Amino acid sequence: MARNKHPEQTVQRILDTASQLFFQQGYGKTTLQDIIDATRLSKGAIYHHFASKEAILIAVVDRIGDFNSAVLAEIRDKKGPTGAEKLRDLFRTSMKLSFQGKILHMLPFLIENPKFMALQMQSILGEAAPDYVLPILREGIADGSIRADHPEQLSEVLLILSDLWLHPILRPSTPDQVRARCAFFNQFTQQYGFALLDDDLVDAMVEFCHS
Amino acid sequence: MARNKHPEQTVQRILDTASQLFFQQGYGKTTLQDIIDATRLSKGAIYHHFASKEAILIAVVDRIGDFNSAVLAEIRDKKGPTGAEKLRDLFRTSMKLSFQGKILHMLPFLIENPKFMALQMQSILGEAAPDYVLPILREGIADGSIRADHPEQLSEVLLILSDLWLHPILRPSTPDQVRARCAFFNQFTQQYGFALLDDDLVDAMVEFCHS
DNA sequence: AGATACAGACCGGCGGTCTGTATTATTTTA
DNA sequence: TAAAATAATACAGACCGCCGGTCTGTATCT
Repeated sequence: MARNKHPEQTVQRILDTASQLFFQQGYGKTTLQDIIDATRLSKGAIYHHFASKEAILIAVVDRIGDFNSAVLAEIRDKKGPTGAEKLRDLFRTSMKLSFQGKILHMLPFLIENPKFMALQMQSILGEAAPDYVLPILREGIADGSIRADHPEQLSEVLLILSDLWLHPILRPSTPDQVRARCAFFNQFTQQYGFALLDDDLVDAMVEFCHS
Repeated sequence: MARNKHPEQTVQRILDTASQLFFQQGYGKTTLQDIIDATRLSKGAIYHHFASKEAILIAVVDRIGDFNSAVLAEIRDKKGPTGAEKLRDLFRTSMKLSFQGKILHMLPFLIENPKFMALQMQSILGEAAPDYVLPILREGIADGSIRADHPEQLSEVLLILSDLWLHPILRPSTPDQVRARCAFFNQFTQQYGFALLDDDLVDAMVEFCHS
C-alpha cells in the first residue's frame, strides 16, 4: 500500500492504537515497535504522519482534551439550571466520563513525562478552573445558589481535591474510605451553600473501586 | 583502583552526583554516561553498587525521604507546644526546607516517572498524612487547640492543598496570587480553629517566586 | 510529472551485561 | 603465629540488544 486515498484513517488508527497502549502500559514502556505491530503499519508510515513519539502523545492528549472541553462547555452554557445545579452536573459528568477512560483527567498521571505532569496541572489550573468552573461559580453567586467570597481560589481547590484526592483512580480504596472522603468533601462545599456529590455518584465511585 | 577500602564513599559519591543531575536535568535526560563522567567512575563500578539506573533514583529519593522524616518526627515529638503550634511549625519547616531543595516534596514531580508520581502521592497520603499530620491533629483536638470531626480526611486535604496547590514551586505566580491563596487556605483552616500560615511564611513564599 | 503515502534498511546512543583484573579479607597450613 | 593459598570484593571497560529517529526507495494518487 502506498498513497492511501484516506490518510486521515491511518492517522486515527495510529492515535487509537497509541492511546490504548499508553493507557495500558504507560508511555515510556510503549515502544514504537508495539505501535507498528498493533497497527500493522511501518515505521515510515508513522513517522510520515508524526514527527516523533512524543508528538503522538501530544496528539492523543489533545484529542481527549478537545472532547473533554466540548462536554464541559455544553454543561456550562446550558440555559435553565442554577449555578449549583450546573456545578453538580459538571463534576458528575466529568467523574463518570473518567470512569470510562474518556477524559483527560488522569491520563498524564499514567504517562511518565514531566512536561505532561505540568500539562495536567496546567489543564486543571489554567483551563478547567478558569474556563468552566469559575464561570459557573460566578453564575451561582449571581443566582443565589452559591455563596463564595473568593471564587477564583475556590474553583481551583474544588478541582484539585476532586481530581487528586477524591478521584478513586489514583489509589485503591475501600468503600468506607470513598464514602468518608465524599462526606468530607460535601461538608466542605456545604459552607458555600452547595453539595456536589449525590448518593448516585458516590455509589458509582465505590463501584469503580471494586472493578 | 580495585577493591577500595571505603566503598561507602563511592556509593555516596554516586548518590550525590546523581541527585544533582536528576535535579538539574531530570531523570530521563540524565544518562548513565553523564553519571560516569561526573563521578569519574566506570560503568562497572556503578552497576556493582546499583542494580539499575532506576535503583539509583530510588536510593536518592529514599535518602531525602529519610532526612525529611527525621525532621518531621522531631517536630511531632516535641514536648510543650500545642497541636496547633506543632502543625504550624511542621508546615513552616516543611515549606522552608523545600525552598532549599532539601526535602522530598516536589522531587518526583521533577522526575519523569509514573511510579514516582504514585510514590509521591503515596509519600503524602501513605506516610506524611497518617504518621505526622494526623497525630498532631489528634493532639490538637485533645488539647483544645484544634476542632475537627474527621481528622483523617483533614490531614490528607491539608497536605494535598499545601503541596500541590499552595506550594509555589509548581507554577510561576504573582505575589498577589500567592497571598490570595494563602488567605484562602488560612480561612479554610480557620474553621478548624487554627491558621497555618503566618505573615513571615507568606513573605517567604512570595520571595521564593521572585528568585 | 510531481506530490503524497507509505515500506524498511540503517544509525547512534542508551541501559544493561559480561569478563577480566587488582586489591583486600579470610582461611589453611606448616 | 606467620606465611601461603583461596575467596571475596571493588572496580574497569568491551560488548550487546533494543530504542527512537533518519534516510532512501517505491507505488499510487492528483
